[in-house]
Amino acid sequence: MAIKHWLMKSEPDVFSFSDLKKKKSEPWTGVRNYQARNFMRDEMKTGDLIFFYHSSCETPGIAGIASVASAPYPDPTQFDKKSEYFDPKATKENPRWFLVDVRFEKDLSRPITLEEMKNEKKLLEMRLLQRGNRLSILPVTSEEFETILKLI
DNA sequence: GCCAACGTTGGC
DNA sequence: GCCAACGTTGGC
Repeated sequence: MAIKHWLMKSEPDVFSFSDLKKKKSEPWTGVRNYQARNFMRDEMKTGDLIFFYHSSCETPGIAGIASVASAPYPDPTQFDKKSEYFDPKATKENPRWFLVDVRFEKDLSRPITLEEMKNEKKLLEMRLLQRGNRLSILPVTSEEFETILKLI
């Protein structure tokens, strides 16, 4: 089975790609959207490659490459009453939210901006660029992945 | 099950 | 800060 490719958004003010590089690996806590959860729980495999995307910042775009570093497991923050991600409806017997660990993979020679991707005709169909898209985790096709790397 | 109200995301 | 898009909630 070939590896899949993903794009995961993060606000760099909260957790940036350089934060990931420092920490090497990070549990992707706090996803509270069912589609995004399902990608992590049902479709991600260890070794899948990830575009680490910076959103809600001065220059939105891809900051670097990461990878899926664990099998899915319950997001511990859903059980933590002190966490902003606490979910009173989740139980340990029946967890509602799952996550994977995300690992630093490699730097890019420079970030790839959202604007550049919008300007590439081959990426017209990319989910990231469709209007109204707000999902924080998105699948990326192998073709899109290669096309984006060639923008540098 | 419908749908209005509300909250969040994220580019600009 | 604005606002379009869209997900969730809750009354009925």
